[in-house]
Amino acid sequence: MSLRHALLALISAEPMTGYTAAKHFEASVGFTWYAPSSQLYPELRRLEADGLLTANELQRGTNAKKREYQLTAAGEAELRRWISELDAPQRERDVTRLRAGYFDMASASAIRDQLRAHAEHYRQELVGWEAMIEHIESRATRLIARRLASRPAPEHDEIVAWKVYAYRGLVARARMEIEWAEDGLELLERLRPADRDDLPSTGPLIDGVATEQSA
Amino acid sequence: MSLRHALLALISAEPMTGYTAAKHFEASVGFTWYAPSSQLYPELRRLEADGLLTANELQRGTNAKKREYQLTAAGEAELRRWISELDAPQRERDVTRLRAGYFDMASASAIRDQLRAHAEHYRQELVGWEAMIEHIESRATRLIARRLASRPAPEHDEIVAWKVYAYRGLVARARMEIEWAEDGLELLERLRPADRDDLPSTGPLIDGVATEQSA
DNA sequence: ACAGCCATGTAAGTCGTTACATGATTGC
DNA sequence: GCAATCATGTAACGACTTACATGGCTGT
Repeated sequence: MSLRHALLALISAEPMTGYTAAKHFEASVGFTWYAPSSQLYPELRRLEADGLLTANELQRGTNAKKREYQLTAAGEAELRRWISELDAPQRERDVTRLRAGYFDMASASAIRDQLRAHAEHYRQELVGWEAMIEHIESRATRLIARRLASRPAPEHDEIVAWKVYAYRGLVARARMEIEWAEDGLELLERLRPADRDDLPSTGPLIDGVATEQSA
Repeated sequence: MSLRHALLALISAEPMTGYTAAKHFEASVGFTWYAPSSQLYPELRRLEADGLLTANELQRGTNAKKREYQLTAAGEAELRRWISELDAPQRERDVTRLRAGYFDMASASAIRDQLRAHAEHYRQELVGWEAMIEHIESRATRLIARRLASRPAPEHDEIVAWKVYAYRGLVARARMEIEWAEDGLELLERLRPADRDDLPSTGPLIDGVATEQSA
């Protein structure tokens, strides 16, 4: 049940429509809690029905409307309650490590592809997360600015500090995953020294057929 | 859809009943993919219906039966296919970090409780995971022994190596989480130096009422 | 005889995924 | 006029959670 709290947290910065919430979601809470926009709209309705948000119907052009949501007092209370809540640790659900435990049944190239993709994925994420840290520290994004504006100045440093702390956690995880994948690639070299199907990446090559015929 | 593959992987070591599968699940694949036994029984039936497992009805005492499942050829093929499969990276779903981004709205004690519980949880897991590594390396557990027995000797080192590698990944994650939580506790000290509600743990104390009345 | 283990589930509900569906508005 | 973006969803399905339900077997 964290989706609703992610939304409450997001909207606590400023009122939003479902559409803008979806945009901002991707670029903030979405880093720690993924959700597609198709999940957001119904959840916003539910939050409204539960009295945690109120909606403001705004005219848009001549024939269209949009609903702008904002936190109610109950919504803010629920958000604060949830933030302070101590809940059960997350369940382990780690496909990559589950699979890695059985890599003896895979070809060297399949293992290599997976570990490289794993490392590459986290390298990308790392870039994004590190960029986020800088944006937050410089208080440059509109949303952070809006959030800070709604809170007394002495709190600003702390608000920023906790957000940076959360992102540093993601960065730490990314680095760990990259290292782990690289260790795996090394292990692969050690276990299957003969099986080097690496290709020098110097232009397009036709391959995959030759091996079957040369054997 | 990893539950079925976790089960196939588990049962590839030796034939099992639902009950023994559940026991072994907790102590092996369950470390990377949690599932309660109530989820296992129906899934085993489905795997059987899909031809990936076959069941053997065995007599048990005089009035009871049990079903022992084992991999079919199709089951082994599916397991191998899945192990080699490259799939989309996992979705981020990290409640702790989501919450941490909003710790400015929580009391020092709530933050402290959460970070301590987080560190403590991973300290416990760490112990279990490190113990698993030793058990696997010494090839002491019955299940590992059985698995190795069914495979040619030259493969044994590699089978062990990948399992150890998978668990090392868990260990790395645990260490990272512990460090992150400890960094958070330090940050808390820095941000709220006045707010030390730490209590010397020398017996039960009545508290929590005074604050409301003294205010 | 009784406890603790072995053994197998069901049922109801929530949460999340994927794909699809629709239409207005704004800026060029 | 057209494309990109703004805006709001539905529908069907599959995965996971939590609690409950039942009964035989084995060793003391």
